Amino acid sequence: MEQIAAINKALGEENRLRAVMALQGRALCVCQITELLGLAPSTVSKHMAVLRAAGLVESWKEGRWVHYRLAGRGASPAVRQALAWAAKWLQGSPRVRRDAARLQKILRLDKEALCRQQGRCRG
Amino acid sequence: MEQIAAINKALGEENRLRAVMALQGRALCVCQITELLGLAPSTVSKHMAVLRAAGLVESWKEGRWVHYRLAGRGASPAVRQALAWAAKWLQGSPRVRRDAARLQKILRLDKEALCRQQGRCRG
DNA sequence: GGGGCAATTCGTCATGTGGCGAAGTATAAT
DNA sequence: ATTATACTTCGCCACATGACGAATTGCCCC
Repeated sequence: MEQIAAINKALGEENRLRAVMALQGRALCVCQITELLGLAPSTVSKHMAVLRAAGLVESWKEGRWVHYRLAGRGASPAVRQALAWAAKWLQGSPRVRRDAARLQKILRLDKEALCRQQGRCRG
Repeated sequence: MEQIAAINKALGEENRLRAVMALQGRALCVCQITELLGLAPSTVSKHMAVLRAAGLVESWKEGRWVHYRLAGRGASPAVRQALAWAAKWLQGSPRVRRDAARLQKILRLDKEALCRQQGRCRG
């Protein structure tokens, strides 16, 4: 029961829903999600931690970057079904479509450029 | 998107999940849900308002009592699927099973007796 | 119309949550 | 080793939320 509540709670916040939708079919690192959502990196980090605690995403480290992807084979059926439900009903949402378009542009940048663009680097 | 978030937010609280499970297959009035959850009537009222705002339940007045039931034919497919998902994965939960047993006893009482039992009436 | 009662709304409190920036951690590059 | 960088953790603030009791609303029954 707490697990079911946790899944719903995690999916009950718009920025987290946007992140989940951005992760459909690909993995992203935090800086890319940060750029997409337009939030501070620390905020995005917390959001991703909530999603991971609920079992909705998994993460792994690759050099300096942490990548996130939607939970896969290892995930509980409840989680997979919840993700499928969200994807199904958010597919057409204007916000999600705009995000998808913007994500395409973000994916074309390399990560160094992204960092600079975010104004978080001094040089 | 806000609607999807609202549905998840509404289902992201344990007492509301318990209420939703209690409404499987039957309608209940507020005093019955109050008795089941062991919360103050005002608290239950607010919870039910959240569920109704998300479109998960509907309510109607019958004399002095307000009855709630799960959203039916009129509800959006997203809502119906969310309810089905919750029911599916909460079915086996110990808490829900205990609630179901207690609900059987509550349903055997008439509403006047319920009220008295809640200690909210002076006699 | 007045009294009683179910439910809601209001007022209040404690706690939770989303947001940020600063400090900390871990890894790569020089 | 030192510096730079990608992310997380910490500390803080504003606001949302769950809980209660008191006051209010809407019905029913005298």
